Amino acid sequence: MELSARYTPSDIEEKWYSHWEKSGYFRSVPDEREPFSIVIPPPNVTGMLHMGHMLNNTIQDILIRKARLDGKNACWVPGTDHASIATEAKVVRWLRDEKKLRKADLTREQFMEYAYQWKEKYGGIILHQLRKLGASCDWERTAFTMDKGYYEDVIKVFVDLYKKDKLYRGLRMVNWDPEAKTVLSNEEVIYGEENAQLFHLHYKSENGADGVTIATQRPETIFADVAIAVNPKDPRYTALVGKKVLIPLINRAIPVIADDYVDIEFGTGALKITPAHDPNDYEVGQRHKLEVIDTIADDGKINDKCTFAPIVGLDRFEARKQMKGFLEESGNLVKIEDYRTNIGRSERTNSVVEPKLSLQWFVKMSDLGAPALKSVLEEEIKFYPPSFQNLYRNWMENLRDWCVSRQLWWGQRIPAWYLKSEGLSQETHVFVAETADEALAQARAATGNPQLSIDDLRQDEDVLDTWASSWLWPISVFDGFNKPDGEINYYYPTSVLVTGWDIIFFWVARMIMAGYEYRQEKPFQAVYFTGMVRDKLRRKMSKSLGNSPDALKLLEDYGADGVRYGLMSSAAAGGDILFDDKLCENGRNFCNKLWNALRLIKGWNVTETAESEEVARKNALAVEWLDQKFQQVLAQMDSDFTQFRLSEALLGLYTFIWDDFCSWYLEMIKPGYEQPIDRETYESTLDLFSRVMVALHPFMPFVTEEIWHQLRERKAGDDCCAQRYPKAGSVNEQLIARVEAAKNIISGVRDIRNQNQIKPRDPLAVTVQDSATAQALFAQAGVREMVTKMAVLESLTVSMEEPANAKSFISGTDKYYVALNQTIDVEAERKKLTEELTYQRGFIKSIEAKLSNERFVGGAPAQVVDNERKKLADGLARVQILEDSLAKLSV
RNA sequence: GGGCGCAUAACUCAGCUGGUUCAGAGUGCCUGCCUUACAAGCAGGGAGUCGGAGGUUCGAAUCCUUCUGCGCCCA
Repeated sequence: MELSARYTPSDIEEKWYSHWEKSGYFRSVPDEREPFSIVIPPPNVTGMLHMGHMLNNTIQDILIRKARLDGKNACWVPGTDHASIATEAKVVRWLRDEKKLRKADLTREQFMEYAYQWKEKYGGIILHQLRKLGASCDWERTAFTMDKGYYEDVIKVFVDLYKKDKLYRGLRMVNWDPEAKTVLSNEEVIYGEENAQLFHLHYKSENGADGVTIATQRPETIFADVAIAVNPKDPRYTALVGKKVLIPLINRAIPVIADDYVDIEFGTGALKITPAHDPNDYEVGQRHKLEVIDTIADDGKINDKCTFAPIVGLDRFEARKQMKGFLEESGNLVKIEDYRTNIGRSERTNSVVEPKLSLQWFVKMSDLGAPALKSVLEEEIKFYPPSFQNLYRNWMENLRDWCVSRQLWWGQRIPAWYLKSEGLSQETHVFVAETADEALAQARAATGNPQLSIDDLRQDEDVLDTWASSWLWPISVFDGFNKPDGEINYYYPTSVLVTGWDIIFFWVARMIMAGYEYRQEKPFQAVYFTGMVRDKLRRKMSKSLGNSPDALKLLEDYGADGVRYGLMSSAAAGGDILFDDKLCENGRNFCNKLWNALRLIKGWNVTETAESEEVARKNALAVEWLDQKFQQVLAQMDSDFTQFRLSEALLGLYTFIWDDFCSWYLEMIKPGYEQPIDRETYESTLDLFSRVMVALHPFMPFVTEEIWHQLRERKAGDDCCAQRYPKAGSVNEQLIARVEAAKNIISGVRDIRNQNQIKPRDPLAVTVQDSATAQALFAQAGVREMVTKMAVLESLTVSMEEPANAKSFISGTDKYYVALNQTIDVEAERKKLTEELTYQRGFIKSIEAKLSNERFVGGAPAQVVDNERKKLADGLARVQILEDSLAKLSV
């Protein structure tokens, strides 16, 4: 079959992926082999493949495929999370647009039914996209955080934590998203500098004296004020402390209190205290036992707790605008200044987050955090790169309780029931149980009323934070809660987690906590943190900027292997990638290079014996050399893989394939035009190429599989992805050095060709000055033939004679003459030699200085000193050659 | 305000336990080649006081101190 001149990934990727899948290579069930397991960081079920996913999943696939080739039982569990906020928003929109339904008109049960319908239809597209990337997940294990079993695990854990007093319901200041009407965790709030205005407002004194001027950014909240606070050390206000002032427009009297929290420098040094609408104020309020007046409703509008009627019912921003007029009119507005301040916005809806006092469920972090911190600091769990330990420690040492309730429907509904008789938010009895029946039993016991029915109970309306389900991922996907002695014992702890550092708190830390809480064991041996994929201008890739390339288009344009190469080639662990299509182009070119090496080899005719002894010697040397170089690369590969230095590993293979294999080896053994190659060399080459394909397979699975099959007829099941990874053997350094010396000579000749504009195919006569080292080198089988062929020589002579009209170069400590059919420019030659001599003398001088330093000779390791001595001897030999040459020129 | 990290060629970055196998890679640039596998290619080339200043050491891109400039996390 004729092979096309270019590698076309689209022809083969689909074919191989379905072949692998059909052959069951990705399937894992526990057996006697060593397990190697990875759980995918579950992408959002609404998600579409983007650059971050491709980077992250390429890394996981490399690790999994490598483990599989190493003979381990590799298990990569795929799945998605239900992403409550994002998905609920999508479902609501879908219902509105396609079903003409409003969420408000549906019951919770109806809504959930639609939501699951939506998920079945549109969710998890990303899992199909991952296949295009080559991801070798065990698809039969595909998990989802809202699957029945998973749902039950989450509920079970909630109840368990509650029983262990590690979870509680409390009134706390939370981040409220007035648009999504839900609470957000601290991590879901994005702070950024924005323009704002600082209103200086004057509060008159109750007794008609001077009063006080405060600065606030939120004049619409003054009706929720309960005090004015000043710093106790602030002399300006000492007289006022303990007195009362009047809130503008409504003239409600509030006390002036002293509290260290107040910054003397900021604004006027006096601060209005509004506990319902500011977390710091809330704490001040608590300290001073002040009441809480909440004047903002869940939707961000001013409610009727606000006693200033004109703004009731207005949105908080509209109210603020109008307050300016009211305050001006009343004469309380002293001035307005513009300033920059940090404003928190919802990650999901971008609306300004409202600090809000609210009854929510919290997980107590103190007990859970301790073992999780310890395991990382003691490297029980290893971080790559290790510097992320610091970030982790920083967060873990400042843990705050985790608010896990969300005011949504799409998610695990909180298994807490209240007595209807107690009214909303007035509950004194809370019954937490896995089922309504159990809750009822508890309620009957607690109230002493056996007549109580399920209708007397009301289940909490809220659902759990998505992270409160995904933190159980490494346990739940192996059914570790239901069957704690089942296959989870085989796969857990998983081998490595690959994730972006941006979710180290959201997810990584919490999985570690859950691991110790529920398995008394870490969830993974190691965490590999990927960097963020950014654009050329270093901006994070985002939909709103439109700077993110279309992932599927990239895969189409460059092939999965090309994209994988592009992403990996510049992705040191933890380091950001400045993405550029150019990177994928390199990958595509690399595939093409491999492809063409294949075409070259497949085009050869094979004879049983080499055309001559010389050719046989040359080829034997080449084969052995490449084999040795490959051993070196494999050894490096081992060490790179243990340290998760994946880009280095890939680069090592790339250089080996492109330079050693293609540029040197194939040229060395390439037969002349229409000449055949001997079978021995041919077979060795096919074997080597095949082994190299296996070595590269984890990084670039498609092209390697294709070439593997093009190289030889393979039996069914003899696939590249199912081989054993080549093992590094011992390395014959001498043989490598021998060929390196030959390559050096070849480069020297090529250099002279280039400088003198001699055509690459014009044969040249080369003479090497007779010496012990030259004799020794060319006495080695195949060296002479290799140099002759590669440098395109008509003759290679060892002699003391110096040819006329020759240019020279030094290789090692030997001098080579290249005969030219042109007159030598003596002056130019002299200049060149003199420059070289100056450099070599300087080189020698620096080494002599070292060696004459007793402290160096005495203090440095013997090996280092010996090396210096060797360098000195070589340098002296070179100086000798150069001096001789100069002397001869002068004649 | 508290903490962490980075600064190496024009660009993006490697450089592990200090020692010319340490000043490297890729891209870009320059020169010459459509050489019968590959122009998505081949053979070559130039390019960096390793952010500044001190120090430790026989020896520093590498360790320490400090300054400058960036970035990030937390408050």
